[in-house]
Amino acid sequence: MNKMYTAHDARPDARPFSHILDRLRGAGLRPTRQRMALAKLLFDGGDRHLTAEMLHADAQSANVRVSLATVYNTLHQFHRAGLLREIVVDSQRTYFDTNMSDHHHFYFDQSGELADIPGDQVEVSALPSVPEGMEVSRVDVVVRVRPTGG
Amino acid sequence: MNKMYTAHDARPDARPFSHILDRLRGAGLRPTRQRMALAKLLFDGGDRHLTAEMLHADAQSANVRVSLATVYNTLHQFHRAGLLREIVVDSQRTYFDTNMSDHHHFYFDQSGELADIPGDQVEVSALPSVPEGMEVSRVDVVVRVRPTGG
DNA sequence: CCGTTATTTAAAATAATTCTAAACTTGACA
DNA sequence: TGTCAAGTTTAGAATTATTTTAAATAACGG
Repeated sequence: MNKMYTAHDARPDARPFSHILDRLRGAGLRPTRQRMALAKLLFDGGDRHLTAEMLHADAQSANVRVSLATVYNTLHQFHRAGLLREIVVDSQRTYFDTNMSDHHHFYFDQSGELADIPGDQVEVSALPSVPEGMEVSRVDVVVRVRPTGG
Repeated sequence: MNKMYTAHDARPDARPFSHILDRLRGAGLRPTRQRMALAKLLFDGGDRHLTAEMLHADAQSANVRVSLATVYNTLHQFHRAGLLREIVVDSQRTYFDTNMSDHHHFYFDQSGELADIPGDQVEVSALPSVPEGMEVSRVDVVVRVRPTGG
Protein backbone atom coordinates (compact mmCIF):
# COMPACT_ATOMS: atom_id res chain seq x y z
CA MET A 1 0.00 0.00 0.00
CA ASN A 2 1.75 3.13 -1.14
CA LYS A 3 0.80 6.72 -0.62
CA MET A 4 -2.44 7.85 -2.24
CA TYR A 5 -3.11 11.38 -3.31
CA THR A 6 -6.16 13.34 -2.28
CA ALA A 7 -7.75 16.08 -4.31
CA HIS A 8 -6.01 18.60 -2.09
CA ASP A 9 -2.57 17.06 -2.47
CA ALA A 10 -2.94 17.39 -6.18
CA ARG A 11 -3.84 21.07 -6.19
CA PRO A 12 -0.50 22.81 -5.73
CA ASP A 13 2.03 21.11 -7.97
CA ALA A 14 1.23 17.51 -8.93
CA ARG A 15 0.70 18.76 -12.46
CA PRO A 16 -0.53 15.60 -14.16
CA PHE A 17 -3.52 15.67 -11.84
CA SER A 18 -4.72 19.15 -12.57
CA HIS A 19 -6.31 18.56 -15.94
CA ILE A 20 -8.04 15.46 -14.64
CA LEU A 21 -9.25 17.46 -11.70
CA ASP A 22 -10.67 20.04 -14.06
CA ARG A 23 -12.38 17.43 -16.16
CA LEU A 24 -14.08 15.92 -13.13
CA ARG A 25 -15.05 19.33 -11.75
CA GLY A 26 -16.34 20.33 -15.15
CA ALA A 27 -18.51 17.25 -15.19
CA GLY A 28 -19.88 18.04 -11.75
CA LEU A 29 -18.20 15.01 -10.24
CA ARG A 30 -16.39 15.30 -6.93
CA PRO A 31 -12.76 14.45 -7.40
CA THR A 32 -12.62 11.56 -5.00
CA ARG A 33 -9.57 9.38 -4.51
CA GLN A 34 -11.18 6.61 -6.57
CA ARG A 35 -12.30 8.78 -9.45
CA MET A 36 -8.96 10.56 -9.65
CA ALA A 37 -7.08 7.29 -9.71
CA LEU A 38 -9.36 5.70 -12.30
CA ALA A 39 -9.27 8.82 -14.46
CA LYS A 40 -5.49 8.75 -14.35
CA LEU A 41 -5.44 5.10 -15.39
CA LEU A 42 -7.92 5.79 -18.14
CA PHE A 43 -6.65 9.01 -19.61
CA ASP A 44 -2.91 8.96 -19.05
CA GLY A 45 -2.39 5.85 -21.11
CA GLY A 46 -3.27 7.01 -24.60
CA ASP A 47 -6.27 5.56 -26.41
CA ARG A 48 -7.65 2.58 -24.62
CA HIS A 49 -10.49 0.12 -25.02
CA LEU A 50 -11.48 -1.56 -21.82
CA THR A 51 -14.14 -3.27 -19.82
CA ALA A 52 -14.96 -2.71 -16.16
CA GLU A 53 -13.14 -5.89 -15.22
CA MET A 54 -10.05 -4.78 -17.08
CA LEU A 55 -9.97 -1.39 -15.42
CA HIS A 56 -10.51 -2.99 -12.06
CA ALA A 57 -7.55 -5.29 -12.68
CA ASP A 58 -5.48 -2.29 -13.79
CA ALA A 59 -6.36 -0.52 -10.58
CA GLN A 60 -5.32 -3.48 -8.47
CA SER A 61 -1.99 -3.67 -10.29
CA ALA A 62 -1.46 0.00 -9.59
CA ASN A 63 -2.27 -0.51 -5.92
CA VAL A 64 -5.41 1.54 -6.18
CA ARG A 65 -7.99 0.05 -3.87
CA VAL A 66 -11.39 0.42 -5.46
CA SER A 67 -14.36 -1.90 -5.63
CA LEU A 68 -15.70 -3.34 -8.84
CA ALA A 69 -19.02 -1.60 -8.18
CA THR A 70 -17.24 1.73 -8.10
CA VAL A 71 -15.47 0.94 -11.33
CA TYR A 72 -18.83 0.29 -12.97
CA ASN A 73 -20.32 3.45 -11.49
CA THR A 74 -17.35 5.53 -12.50
CA LEU A 75 -17.30 4.26 -16.07
CA HIS A 76 -20.96 5.13 -16.48
CA GLN A 77 -20.52 8.55 -14.89
CA PHE A 78 -17.57 9.34 -17.14
CA HIS A 79 -19.60 8.17 -20.08
CA ARG A 80 -22.55 10.38 -19.19
CA ALA A 81 -20.14 13.26 -18.68
CA GLY A 82 -18.78 12.81 -22.19
CA LEU A 83 -15.35 11.66 -21.10
CA LEU A 84 -15.75 8.12 -22.45
CA ARG A 85 -17.51 6.41 -25.28
CA GLU A 86 -19.31 3.11 -25.02
CA ILE A 87 -18.63 0.56 -27.73
CA VAL A 88 -20.98 -2.28 -28.51
CA VAL A 89 -19.20 -5.10 -30.30
CA ASP A 90 -19.82 -8.12 -28.16
CA SER A 91 -23.06 -8.95 -26.48
CA GLN A 92 -21.31 -10.23 -23.40
CA ARG A 93 -19.03 -7.37 -22.36
CA THR A 94 -19.32 -3.62 -22.49
CA TYR A 95 -16.23 -1.81 -23.69
CA PHE A 96 -15.40 1.83 -23.06
CA ASP A 97 -13.16 3.89 -25.27
CA THR A 98 -11.06 6.81 -24.10
CA ASN A 99 -10.78 8.11 -27.64
CA MET A 100 -13.63 10.57 -28.06
CA SER A 101 -12.76 11.68 -31.57
CA ASP A 102 -14.79 10.62 -34.58
CA HIS A 103 -13.67 7.11 -35.40
CA HIS A 104 -14.67 3.49 -35.88
CA HIS A 105 -13.34 0.05 -34.94
CA PHE A 106 -11.77 -3.16 -35.97
CA TYR A 107 -12.88 -6.00 -33.77
CA PHE A 108 -10.84 -9.17 -33.48
CA ASP A 109 -13.40 -11.76 -32.61
CA GLN A 110 -11.14 -14.47 -31.21
CA SER A 111 -9.10 -12.21 -28.97
CA GLY A 112 -11.79 -9.70 -28.14
CA GLU A 113 -9.39 -6.86 -28.98
CA LEU A 114 -10.34 -3.57 -30.55
CA ALA A 115 -8.39 -1.19 -32.73
CA ASP A 116 -9.33 2.28 -33.84
CA ILE A 117 -10.03 3.23 -37.42
CA PRO A 118 -9.71 7.00 -37.85
CA GLY A 119 -12.97 8.64 -38.81
CA ASP A 120 -11.60 9.98 -42.05
CA GLN A 121 -10.72 6.51 -43.26
CA VAL A 122 -14.32 5.41 -43.43
CA GLU A 123 -16.96 6.97 -45.53
CA VAL A 124 -20.56 6.17 -44.81
CA SER A 125 -22.88 7.63 -47.33
CA ALA A 126 -26.35 7.65 -48.73
CA LEU A 127 -28.23 6.80 -45.58
CA PRO A 128 -31.96 6.57 -45.97
CA SER A 129 -33.77 9.35 -44.13
CA VAL A 130 -34.68 8.60 -40.55
CA PRO A 131 -38.31 8.48 -39.43
CA GLU A 132 -40.24 11.67 -38.50
CA GLY A 133 -39.27 13.08 -35.16
CA MET A 134 -36.07 11.05 -34.99
CA GLU A 135 -32.48 12.06 -35.42
CA VAL A 136 -29.24 10.17 -35.78
CA SER A 137 -27.30 10.12 -32.56
CA ARG A 138 -24.35 8.17 -33.90
CA VAL A 139 -23.17 5.96 -36.71
CA ASP A 140 -21.01 3.05 -35.64
CA VAL A 141 -18.98 1.03 -38.06
CA VAL A 142 -17.47 -2.21 -36.80
CA VAL A 143 -15.14 -4.12 -39.08
CA ARG A 144 -15.03 -7.68 -37.78
CA VAL A 145 -11.78 -9.41 -38.47
CA ARG A 146 -10.66 -13.03 -38.16
CA PRO A 147 -7.57 -15.06 -38.99
CA THR A 148 -7.33 -15.79 -42.71
CA GLY A 149 -8.90 -19.11 -43.60
CA GLY A 150 -10.88 -19.17 -40.38
CA MET B 1 -52.49 -29.02 -28.03
CA ASN B 2 -53.15 -29.18 -31.74
CA LYS B 3 -51.79 -31.60 -34.27
CA MET B 4 -48.08 -31.39 -34.91
CA TYR B 5 -46.46 -32.52 -38.08
CA THR B 6 -43.56 -34.88 -38.21
CA ALA B 7 -40.85 -34.85 -40.79
CA HIS B 8 -42.61 -37.67 -42.60
CA ASP B 9 -46.00 -36.03 -42.63
CA ALA B 10 -44.44 -33.04 -44.27
CA ARG B 11 -42.74 -34.92 -47.06
CA PRO B 12 -45.56 -35.57 -49.50
CA ASP B 13 -47.65 -32.42 -49.74
CA ALA B 14 -47.51 -30.04 -46.75
CA ARG B 15 -45.76 -27.59 -49.02
CA PRO B 16 -44.91 -24.75 -46.64
CA PHE B 17 -42.86 -27.19 -44.63
CA SER B 18 -40.83 -28.64 -47.41
CA HIS B 19 -38.41 -25.79 -47.95
CA ILE B 20 -37.85 -25.50 -44.21
CA LEU B 21 -37.28 -29.21 -44.08
CA ASP B 22 -34.71 -28.88 -46.83
CA ARG B 23 -32.96 -26.03 -45.08
CA LEU B 24 -32.67 -28.01 -41.88
CA ARG B 25 -31.54 -31.13 -43.68
CA GLY B 26 -29.05 -29.12 -45.65
CA ALA B 27 -27.63 -27.79 -42.43
CA GLY B 28 -27.30 -31.27 -41.01
CA LEU B 29 -29.95 -30.60 -38.38
CA ARG B 30 -32.62 -33.16 -37.66
CA PRO B 31 -36.01 -31.72 -38.41
CA THR B 32 -37.51 -32.12 -34.98
CA ARG B 33 -40.91 -30.82 -33.99
CA GLN B 34 -39.30 -27.89 -32.14
CA ARG B 35 -36.91 -26.90 -34.88
CA MET B 36 -39.59 -27.10 -37.54
CA ALA B 37 -41.95 -24.96 -35.53
CA LEU B 38 -39.32 -22.37 -34.67
CA ALA B 39 -38.11 -22.26 -38.25
CA LYS B 40 -41.64 -21.66 -39.43
CA LEU B 41 -42.09 -18.82 -36.95
CA LEU B 42 -38.77 -17.35 -37.96
CA PHE B 43 -38.86 -17.67 -41.71
CA ASP B 44 -42.50 -17.46 -42.66
CA GLY B 45 -42.91 -13.99 -41.28
CA GLY B 46 -40.74 -11.88 -43.53
CA ASP B 47 -37.68 -10.13 -42.19
CA ARG B 48 -37.54 -10.23 -38.44
CA HIS B 49 -35.24 -9.06 -35.67
CA LEU B 50 -35.69 -10.95 -32.46
CA THR B 51 -34.20 -12.12 -29.22
CA ALA B 52 -34.50 -15.58 -27.71
CA GLU B 53 -37.11 -14.31 -25.27
CA MET B 54 -39.17 -12.83 -28.09
CA LEU B 55 -39.11 -16.03 -30.13
CA HIS B 56 -40.02 -18.02 -27.04
CA ALA B 57 -43.01 -15.74 -26.46
CA ASP B 58 -43.98 -16.11 -30.12
CA ALA B 59 -43.85 -19.85 -29.79
CA GLN B 60 -46.08 -19.81 -26.74
CA SER B 61 -48.62 -17.64 -28.55
CA ALA B 62 -48.61 -20.12 -31.40
CA ASN B 63 -49.16 -23.00 -29.01
CA VAL B 64 -45.77 -24.43 -29.75
CA ARG B 65 -44.40 -25.99 -26.61
CA VAL B 66 -40.68 -25.45 -26.51
CA SER B 67 -38.33 -24.57 -23.68
CA LEU B 68 -36.32 -21.37 -23.55
CA ALA B 69 -33.14 -23.44 -23.54
CA THR B 70 -34.16 -25.01 -26.81
CA VAL B 71 -34.91 -21.61 -28.28
CA TYR B 72 -31.38 -20.51 -27.39
CA ASN B 73 -29.86 -23.69 -28.78
CA THR B 74 -31.88 -23.48 -31.96
CA LEU B 75 -31.03 -19.84 -32.60
CA HIS B 76 -27.35 -20.63 -32.28
CA GLN B 77 -27.59 -23.71 -34.46
CA PHE B 78 -29.45 -21.78 -37.16
CA HIS B 79 -26.85 -19.07 -36.91
CA ARG B 80 -23.98 -21.53 -37.32
CA ALA B 81 -25.83 -23.09 -40.23
CA GLY B 82 -26.03 -19.73 -41.95
CA LEU B 83 -29.78 -19.39 -41.65
CA LEU B 84 -29.67 -16.42 -39.27
CA ARG B 85 -27.46 -13.49 -38.61
CA GLU B 86 -26.51 -12.24 -35.19
CA ILE B 87 -26.75 -8.50 -34.61
CA VAL B 88 -24.84 -6.75 -31.84
CA VAL B 89 -26.42 -3.43 -30.96
CA ASP B 90 -27.12 -3.67 -27.28
CA SER B 91 -24.80 -5.17 -24.76
CA GLN B 92 -27.62 -6.76 -22.84
CA ARG B 93 -29.58 -8.70 -25.45
CA THR B 94 -28.59 -10.67 -28.48
CA TYR B 95 -30.72 -10.13 -31.56
CA PHE B 96 -31.00 -12.45 -34.51
CA ASP B 97 -31.96 -11.35 -37.98
CA THR B 98 -33.74 -13.53 -40.53
CA ASN B 99 -32.60 -11.26 -43.34
CA MET B 100 -29.37 -12.76 -44.62
CA SER B 101 -28.83 -10.32 -47.45
CA ASP B 102 -26.19 -7.63 -47.31
CA HIS B 103 -27.63 -4.85 -45.19
CA HIS B 104 -27.22 -2.68 -42.13
CA HIS B 105 -29.40 -1.36 -39.31
CA PHE B 106 -31.13 1.53 -37.67
CA TYR B 107 -31.33 1.05 -33.93
CA PHE B 108 -33.90 2.90 -31.84
CA ASP B 109 -32.27 3.12 -28.49
CA GLN B 110 -35.32 3.85 -26.36
CA SER B 111 -37.52 1.14 -27.80
CA GLY B 112 -34.83 -1.40 -28.61
CA GLU B 113 -36.26 -1.79 -32.12
CA LEU B 114 -34.27 -2.46 -35.24
CA ALA B 115 -34.94 -1.61 -38.87
CA ASP B 116 -33.06 -2.75 -41.93
CA ILE B 117 -31.08 -0.45 -44.17
CA PRO B 118 -30.55 -2.08 -47.55
CA GLY B 119 -26.90 -2.75 -48.29
CA ASP B 120 -26.90 -0.56 -51.36
CA GLN B 121 -27.97 2.47 -49.36
CA VAL B 122 -24.78 2.54 -47.35
CA GLU B 123 -21.36 2.94 -48.77
CA VAL B 124 -18.40 2.12 -46.58
CA SER B 125 -15.16 2.95 -48.23
CA ALA B 126 -11.48 3.46 -47.77
CA LEU B 127 -10.95 0.98 -44.97
CA PRO B 128 -7.40 0.75 -43.77
CA SER B 129 -5.81 -2.58 -44.59
CA VAL B 130 -6.27 -5.28 -42.00
CA PRO B 131 -3.27 -6.77 -40.18
CA GLU B 132 -1.21 -9.60 -41.74
CA GLY B 133 -2.93 -12.95 -41.66
CA MET B 134 -6.32 -11.42 -40.95
CA GLU B 135 -9.33 -10.95 -43.13
CA VAL B 136 -12.56 -9.03 -42.81
CA SER B 137 -15.42 -11.28 -41.87
CA ARG B 138 -18.06 -8.59 -41.87
CA VAL B 139 -18.63 -4.87 -41.76
CA ASP B 140 -21.52 -3.78 -39.56
CA VAL B 141 -22.98 -0.32 -39.71
CA VAL B 142 -25.39 0.67 -36.96
CA VAL B 143 -27.15 3.99 -37.23
CA ARG B 144 -28.33 4.87 -33.74
CA VAL B 145 -31.45 6.96 -33.70
CA ARG B 146 -33.23 8.86 -30.95
CA PRO B 147 -36.21 11.21 -30.66
CA THR B 148 -35.35 14.69 -31.90
CA GLY B 149 -34.21 16.95 -29.10
CA GLY B 150 -33.25 14.03 -26.89
C1' DC C 1 -14.50 21.30 13.01
C1' DC C 2 -19.62 20.29 11.64
C1' DG C 3 -23.29 19.01 9.15
C1' DT C 4 -25.11 18.00 4.76
C1' DT C 5 -24.77 15.53 0.77
C1' DA C 6 -22.24 12.79 -2.41
C1' DT C 7 -19.62 8.62 -2.79
C1' DT C 8 -17.99 4.06 -1.83
C1' DT C 9 -18.64 -0.55 -0.70
C1' DA C 10 -19.85 -5.45 0.40
C1' DA C 11 -23.23 -8.18 -0.38
C1' DA C 12 -27.55 -9.39 -2.34
C1' DA C 13 -30.30 -9.14 -6.44
C1' DT C 14 -31.09 -9.38 -11.39
C1' DA C 15 -31.02 -10.73 -16.15
C1' DA C 16 -29.42 -13.05 -19.97
C1' DT C 17 -27.44 -16.99 -21.20
C1' DT C 18 -25.15 -21.56 -20.75
C1' DC C 19 -24.54 -26.01 -18.69
C1' DT C 20 -25.89 -30.60 -16.91
C1' DA C 21 -27.77 -34.88 -16.74
C1' DA C 22 -31.80 -37.34 -17.35
C1' DA C 23 -35.71 -38.32 -20.41
C1' DC C 24 -37.20 -38.52 -24.93
C1' DT C 25 -36.94 -38.59 -30.31
C1' DT C 26 -35.20 -39.71 -34.49
C1' DG C 27 -33.38 -42.42 -38.22
C1' DA C 28 -31.16 -46.55 -39.68
C1' DC C 29 -31.57 -51.15 -40.09
C1' DA C 30 -32.60 -56.02 -39.07
C1' DT D 1 -42.22 -52.83 -37.05
C1' DG D 2 -38.92 -53.25 -32.95
C1' DT D 3 -34.50 -52.00 -31.39
C1' DC D 4 -30.70 -49.18 -30.62
C1' DA D 5 -27.25 -45.63 -31.00
C1' DA D 6 -26.88 -41.00 -31.57
C1' DG D 7 -28.93 -36.63 -31.53
C1' DT D 8 -32.40 -33.49 -28.99
C1' DT D 9 -35.05 -31.50 -25.50
C1' DT D 10 -35.78 -30.04 -20.99
C1' DA D 11 -36.02 -28.44 -16.07
C1' DG D 12 -33.35 -26.70 -13.18
C1' DA D 13 -28.82 -25.40 -11.55
C1' DA D 14 -24.89 -22.62 -12.66
C1' DT D 15 -22.48 -18.80 -14.62
C1' DT D 16 -21.41 -14.10 -15.94
C1' DA D 17 -21.85 -9.36 -16.32
C1' DT D 18 -23.99 -5.86 -14.23
C1' DT D 19 -27.10 -3.21 -10.97
C1' DT D 20 -29.12 -2.34 -6.61
C1' DT D 21 -29.29 -1.72 -1.63
C1' DA D 22 -28.36 0.26 2.46
C1' DA D 23 -24.91 1.19 5.66
C1' DA D 24 -20.25 3.32 6.31
C1' DT D 25 -17.23 6.86 4.74
C1' DA D 26 -15.37 10.98 2.64
C1' DA D 27 -15.82 15.70 0.54
C1' DC D 28 -17.03 20.57 0.70
C1' DG D 29 -18.93 24.91 2.39
C1' DG D 30 -19.27 27.59 6.15
